Amino acid sequence: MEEQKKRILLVEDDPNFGTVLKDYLIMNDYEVTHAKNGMEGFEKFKKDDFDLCILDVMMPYKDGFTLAKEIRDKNSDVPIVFLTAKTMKEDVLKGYKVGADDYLNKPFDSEVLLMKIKAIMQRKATESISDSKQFQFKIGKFDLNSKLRFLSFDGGEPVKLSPKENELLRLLALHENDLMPRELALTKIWRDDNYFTSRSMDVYIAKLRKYLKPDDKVEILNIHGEGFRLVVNE
Amino acid sequence: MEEQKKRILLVEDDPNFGTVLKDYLIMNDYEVTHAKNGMEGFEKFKKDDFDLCILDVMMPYKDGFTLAKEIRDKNSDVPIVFLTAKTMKEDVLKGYKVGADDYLNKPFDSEVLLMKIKAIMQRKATESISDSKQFQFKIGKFDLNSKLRFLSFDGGEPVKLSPKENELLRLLALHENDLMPRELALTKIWRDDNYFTSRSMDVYIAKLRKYLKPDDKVEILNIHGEGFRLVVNE
DNA sequence: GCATTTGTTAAGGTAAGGTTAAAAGCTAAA
DNA sequence: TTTAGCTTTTAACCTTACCTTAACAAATGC
Repeated sequence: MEEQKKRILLVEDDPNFGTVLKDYLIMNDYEVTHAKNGMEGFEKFKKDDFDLCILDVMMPYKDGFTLAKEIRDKNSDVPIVFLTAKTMKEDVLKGYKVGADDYLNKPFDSEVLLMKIKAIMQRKATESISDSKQFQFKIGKFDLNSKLRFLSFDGGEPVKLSPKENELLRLLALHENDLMPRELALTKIWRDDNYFTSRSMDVYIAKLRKYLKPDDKVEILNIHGEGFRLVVNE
Repeated sequence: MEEQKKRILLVEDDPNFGTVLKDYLIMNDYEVTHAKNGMEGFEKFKKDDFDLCILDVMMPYKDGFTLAKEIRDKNSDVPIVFLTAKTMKEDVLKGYKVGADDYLNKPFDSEVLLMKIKAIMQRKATESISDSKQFQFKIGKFDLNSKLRFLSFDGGEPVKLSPKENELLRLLALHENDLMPRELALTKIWRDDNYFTSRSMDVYIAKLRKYLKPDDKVEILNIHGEGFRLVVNE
């Protein structure tokens, strides 16, 4: 069952330990981004969405706590796990104050780390149900419910959308009347940008056009070499 | 505004340590019930509502894990923290499997325990408002009493549901007409998310569909790759 | 005009879900 | 300890949903 892999941001300055840990996590089916210091960690955090952050406390320039605070500032939800030196009780307390979800004393057992990660992810899965993201769109006479993945015309029977159809239409709707760059959809939805994914996307555009046919005021226009534009006339 | 004190169930067989810990927690404004063994722990658990359970793993008659399982059986929500002997990695892993929220290696620092308790309470505070303590549901012409695990149609003879059937239907009912994510059911009910538990869940969906057949306005729809939706038409 | 990008349809492969039945686990009573 | 009666998991087989790829036509831009 191909579920979306969970993404972990690992910030650890020790290159040996960091690499090993990264590989271990990858082996266990996580998608890992490894930053070598606090600065880099924050940069990478801003660029992507992560399901979990693992931060080393002791790092040059910017320590784990400072980084954690910055992260909390941007996104108060993402779980944070600290790696602290053994016996540094102060670190543990400080960590919890910054809003850590858990911590691990170095050296730690890798299996225990895995279990913690799992437990934390499970917790978050529970909370984030009512995640009030944007999933309700009005597109001309259409209503898109991108959470339940259906599209209804003029209050009629809803049509079911596939995950890709849904995501793509949602992205277009978010940019209504504006350019939705090809690249954006490819990186956000397909998570890869090559000839084939690009063609695949074109196939989906064709499908969406078919769905949207009932309302002739709604159309998806192509901007050659740039992307697409969802237009609602009048 | 006088806030309600949080109630902790402490199950610890060592009388000295147990008493000291109890007093320490009371000093920090918790209401503590102290049980001296697993048996007594379960009895006290059944009698009261607790906000948190602290269980010693090593106990005569009934160890912490067994107790945890029984507790989970009755109430899948209450947070559980294990006290394990240092270096007993096996214990830690086992604990997480039973659905522990955290663990502490003995001897531990009392301040760290306090922080953990606080962190856990905070977490739970957010989620438990929504779904905890709801046991009575009307689903079309059906009545579900998830405390007694009864499902009755149109006021008729109730059918007895198994624990898993009951939990699953309850989760679906909590999200009536909305998406109930696969992941949610797997982590909340099965406490594990893998191919087999997922298939097991599908089997239960089939069972529930059979139970719900008498009312053709009630149905369980699948949202491919996301989860299920309990729909009540009209 | 020619290379490139896009439009569109259909085929094929893969994974998820529906369902039933058998196997494995449990628990409590004999 | 065995047995009976449940609950739960695993297995098997089949259907449906999804996504990619291929193929060819049409449009675009230099």
